[in-house]
Amino acid sequence: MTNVDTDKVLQQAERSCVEHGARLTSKRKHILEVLLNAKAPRSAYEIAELYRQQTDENIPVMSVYRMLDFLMQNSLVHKLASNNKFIACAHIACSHSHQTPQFLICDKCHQVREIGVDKQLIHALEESIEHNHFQLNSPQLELHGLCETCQEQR
Amino acid sequence: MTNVDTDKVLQQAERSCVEHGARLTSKRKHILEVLLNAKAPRSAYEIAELYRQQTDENIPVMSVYRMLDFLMQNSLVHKLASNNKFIACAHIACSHSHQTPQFLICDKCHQVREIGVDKQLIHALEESIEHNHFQLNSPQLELHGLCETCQEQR
DNA sequence: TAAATTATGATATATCATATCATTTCAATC
DNA sequence: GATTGAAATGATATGATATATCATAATTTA
Repeated sequence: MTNVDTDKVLQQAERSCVEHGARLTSKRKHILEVLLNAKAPRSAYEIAELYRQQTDENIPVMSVYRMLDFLMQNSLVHKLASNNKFIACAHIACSHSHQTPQFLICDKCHQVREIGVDKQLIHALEESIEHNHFQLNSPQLELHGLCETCQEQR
Repeated sequence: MTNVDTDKVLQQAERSCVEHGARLTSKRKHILEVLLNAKAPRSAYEIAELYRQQTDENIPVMSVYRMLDFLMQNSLVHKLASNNKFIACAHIACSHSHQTPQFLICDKCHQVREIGVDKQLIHALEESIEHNHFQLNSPQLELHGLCETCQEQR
């Protein structure tokens, strides 16, 4: 799981964009790269700053937001609603099709794990919700707590 | 479910605060009242404005944030992380102890239903998460979609 | 009533996000 | 390869959400 080769992920992202007729420009790619290198979710402003550091090139925050929108539309990046930060999809290089992401967010070290919750479980959740006559958009779950490492440090 | 008597809820809130040695001041109570009267979640700034309209008295947004913090600590108000808005707890007047809230948020009319998801389901979700060696804080779920009314209007 | 605690006010500023119009880049067609 | 239309990016302004900090007022407790 750890230390996935960034280049491979970027190549796969490129392939996936070509397939869908989307243009992964070099700036968009750099934004994705920044997020792949980051150890925790980043805000748009943080991303702009990291971009500057890593490329010696200035980038307007406006552009960052637009590029993040593009990356999200292409399932390469997710936004965490609960802290207004962005994270690279953990499954870019996986072969299987992307399902709705579920996130475990550590409130101490801020690292995030993107997990696959049991499909049956999600399905049951959806059923329970349809009982309330509610039509679900996408059941992205964001769950806050403590990761393994931070639990041990107590 | 609809048209719960606001006064009764406020009385129950008062009782609950007394029990816990918390001071439900008149301003805090008014803030809660504003949210009880609102038909959808409101931002702190909206709450300040509604407060002005309903009491003919000015209130600094800073104070609103603090009062919301108080109300949240006492489980009288919840914050929706996915849209940065606040909502009165739907179960203030219920006898049963408060469990982790789950929200169905309509992306069209913005109304919110606070539901009780099946306990077993939540439990299963928690188990699945512990498999990932993650220690959950509180599994508040925010699910976006379309409510019954808005589905029909399509 | 004095002192301590808690609540609220006032001001400034940080942080997150969108609207809008201008400019540049890219890609298709001639 | 120049022309042109579409897409991407830049620049500027501003709105929306949130926190830090110090001052003042209200309430509780001794």
